[in-house]
Amino acid sequence: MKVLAVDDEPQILRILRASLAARGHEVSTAPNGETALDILAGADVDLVLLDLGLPGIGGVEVIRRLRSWSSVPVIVLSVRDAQADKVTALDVGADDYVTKPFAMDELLARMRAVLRRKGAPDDEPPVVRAADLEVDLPKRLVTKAGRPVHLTPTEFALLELLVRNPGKLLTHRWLLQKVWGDAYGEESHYLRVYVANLRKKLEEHPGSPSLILTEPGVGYRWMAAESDQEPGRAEQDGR
Amino acid sequence: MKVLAVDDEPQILRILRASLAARGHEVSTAPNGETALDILAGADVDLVLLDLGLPGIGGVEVIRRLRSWSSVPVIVLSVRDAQADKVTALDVGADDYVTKPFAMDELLARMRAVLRRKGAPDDEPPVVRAADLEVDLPKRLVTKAGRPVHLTPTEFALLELLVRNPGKLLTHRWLLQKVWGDAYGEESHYLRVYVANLRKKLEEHPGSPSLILTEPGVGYRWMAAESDQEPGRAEQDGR
DNA sequence: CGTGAGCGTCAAGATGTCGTCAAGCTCGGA
DNA sequence: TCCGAGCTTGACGACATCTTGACGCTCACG
Repeated sequence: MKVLAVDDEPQILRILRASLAARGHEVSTAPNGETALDILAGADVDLVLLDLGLPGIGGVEVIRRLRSWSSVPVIVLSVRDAQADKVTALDVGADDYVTKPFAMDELLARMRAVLRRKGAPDDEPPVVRAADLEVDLPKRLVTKAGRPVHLTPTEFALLELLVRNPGKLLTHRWLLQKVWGDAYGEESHYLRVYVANLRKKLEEHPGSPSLILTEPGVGYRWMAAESDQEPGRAEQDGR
Repeated sequence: MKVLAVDDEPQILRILRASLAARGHEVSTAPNGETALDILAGADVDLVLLDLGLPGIGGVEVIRRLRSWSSVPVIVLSVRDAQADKVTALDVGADDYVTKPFAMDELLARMRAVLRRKGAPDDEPPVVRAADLEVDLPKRLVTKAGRPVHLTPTEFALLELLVRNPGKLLTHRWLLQKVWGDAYGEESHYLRVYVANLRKKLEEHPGSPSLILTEPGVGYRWMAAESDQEPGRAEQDGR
């Protein structure tokens, strides 16, 4: 397990290096964002521990650039965890966060959790069904009650993100950056228009949506509400 | 079960040692903060009982330093009218408190409650279950009896803090600062409103809550009420 | 027995966000 | 050049959430 620890405080790096090496991990360190990105570009790294308050390019920017070519797990180490900081880091692609000062065993638990999540390759079914709707991702084909529904490229991109993350709350920023690009994190007006388009084409009653739910102030959520005719499935009871 | 008891009164230590050893615990003791930290750095300890009125570095400082590298449960022993110290200790990371003089079985009950969360240790389960309730942190999805429950952003932030710290007594100030930001440490009125909202949406009987417990004058506590198969336990009567 | 502090509850106003419609714009193909 | 599909942008009413205040209750204390 190769871990890259990024922090501008040498003491933190020392502690991390010692604790992780004692558990058999191979640890490399970087004192700032530039060095971190260099290392990530060159060497294999299985997990990144990243301080947010870095000199030079900040931790958020590091994640943003890193995510353009790599999906290596990133755990953020932040001093404060007021809502805003936390959400920003997760928005740009961090996998989890730990507040400093942190307990070593908590960090280790988060590391295991993040790696497990990444490791499990979710076999996403290529075709998603909900009520009388059918979304065939590979064919880029959507049918409602057997009839094909025409979607524009942008509409389909947005729908694809939603159905690939059923039940999960997707933030405005995340959706915008995935569909329109990293520079469009703030244009939440686009979302409103395109969500409205999708609902008009897909929902039974666009006025009171049951597929694309809005979570005010945060984002949207795809609810595969197919539990009506299948009462036996008590979903993934991972016990 | 290895317990470290820290107190400057030898008599208290004697009583603790005797009572805990009789229950099969392995007890070590320390008369002051420095010794306590030395022991904690060297040996495995499963739980700490810590007096606040210590000579040298005080109990609060011990917790603060300890929390920078360990999350071992800490139960504070405080004298009756040291309300302020008690709250400060919880703010910096203590798990619970017992006021001196205390009944031994109350202390033991608190120990069990605090340890219950360590009982299923390691990876924090990304999805928390309690009775017919299910909280999926990554998805930001809460379901009760299979039905999704809608929470506002603030409600969810508060719930997340609670379920991530089961059994732990969380102070008003700590919760306020985490959810609303550092400047909101005093606005405990917000907490009352939002705790009421959560109880109304999640509790079976919002009038007599069993998930979110009130600790008058101090804070709130999430009871990991997974004791379904143990109906005999009616403890939380701490009056 | 009276009093006050802390808690739970309700409701109403303020604030910001969302849904909707429609018009202007861009760009590729006929 | 013209046309049309799709994308952007603006305006406005509707709505959800947050905030704030008032009130009744319980409990500890004098």
